[in-house]
Amino acid sequence: MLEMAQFRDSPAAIFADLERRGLDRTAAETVIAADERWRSLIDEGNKLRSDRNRISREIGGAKKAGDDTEPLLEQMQALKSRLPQLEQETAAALAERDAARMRVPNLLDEAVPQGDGPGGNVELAQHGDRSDFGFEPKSHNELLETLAGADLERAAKIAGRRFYFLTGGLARLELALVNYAVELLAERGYEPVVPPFVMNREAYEGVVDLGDFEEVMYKIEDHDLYLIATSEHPLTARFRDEILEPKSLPLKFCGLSTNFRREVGAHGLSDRGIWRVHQFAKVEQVVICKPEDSAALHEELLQNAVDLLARLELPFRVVEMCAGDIGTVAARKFDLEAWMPSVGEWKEVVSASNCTAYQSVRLNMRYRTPDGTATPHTLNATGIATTRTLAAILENCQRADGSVAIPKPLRKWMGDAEALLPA
RNA sequence: GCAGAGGUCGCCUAGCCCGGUAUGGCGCCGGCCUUGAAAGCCGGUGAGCAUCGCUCACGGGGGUUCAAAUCCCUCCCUCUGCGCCA
Repeated sequence: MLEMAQFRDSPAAIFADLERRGLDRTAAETVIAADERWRSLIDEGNKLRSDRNRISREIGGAKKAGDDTEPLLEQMQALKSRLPQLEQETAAALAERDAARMRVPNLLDEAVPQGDGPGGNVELAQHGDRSDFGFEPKSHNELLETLAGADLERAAKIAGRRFYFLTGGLARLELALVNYAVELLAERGYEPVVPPFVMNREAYEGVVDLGDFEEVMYKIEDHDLYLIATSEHPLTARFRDEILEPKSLPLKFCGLSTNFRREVGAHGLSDRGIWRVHQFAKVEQVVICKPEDSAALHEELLQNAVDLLARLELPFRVVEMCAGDIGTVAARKFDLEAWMPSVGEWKEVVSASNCTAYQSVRLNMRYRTPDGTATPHTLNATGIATTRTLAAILENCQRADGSVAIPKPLRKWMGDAEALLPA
């Protein structure tokens, strides 16, 4: 959510940004109109309440002095008949303003490339080597079967499609990936945190696009609770309504959770296996910092993610999201896309976002400055998302005999095994 | 889950019984003093609208009242004890 000062002082910048995104400006216009209405109503209400308080004090004084209070009580009646109506209108104007404000996206960083969809994204770098297998590479889904690494049918029987049992070596490999990511990030100063896996609606509205409630999050029946879609959400919302001490910044966390996603409307051949699932473990990087530090820390988050994939020797590329594909919350976003040989495509495994003040404003999170308070920036990036990284390992590390080489940094958590063997 | 006690400004705290301008301390910021610092003294230190100033804010919501931190109802959270439990 943008600051009201931005709507009041520089609406042109907001309109220009919406233009870049190819979005219409009605929500922003509603914010500005409702805000003006709210301000004049609040002013009127304040004057009315001021009179009320004054007369109330006079009544107190008159009673003490033993004077007649009847004329004052009559004045009060006249005043009070107008207040409820006015207060209702004021609340309605504020509600309209802020509902519209929630729908206005973050302002884009100047560096964000133009573009109206995924085609406009810009490749910045490639890492690793795409193997020349010398045989027809299997899909990760086929490999899960030959390695007996997952049981999708029975998972569907008890929970539904897009759920899975990870079994044997794959289960251990998931834990290895989690340990590997936590170890690297902890060494680099990111405090590991296991958050609540559910959040209430009010807290959740601070960190996501409102459409996500219908498209992404599972709601717990009969409770005001939603399963988290990523640990970014509780980690960022954690300091909601708080004033942070500047010397504690930047806060650097490494979130550790299972994530739950409804994936409404998702479909497609390439989504088979464990690529797109309702539940997966993820080690997430989260940073809360001063605005002047966020660009550099965004680079740091990206570098951490690059190192994590590079040390696994996976082939991947770095892509910058364009204006038409970046989404509501981020001001700038990079994705890492792993090469998937079975389909011959780059596919998203990591996303690193600088959300600038957008989440902090919604969360009412500030930090202390010499003059008062200021709004911090929030950033997040994947460390390792287990299922997609597992899929990328399976496909890229497969060998002619059907075995899959275990990336060296993971072996110490796999009993020093060198490969996963066919069942 | 049951019972009791609590929730007041960044932190701590008075006020609540008995309704009438939110008390004091700590921390922080500024000033005075000082070679510099500490101590001491003075002032500032929640939010909104507004070019004096006004309004709102005592966990959230509602009610009673001319007037609510204070009285009533309700919900949330914390602590203590009991119960249940990996």
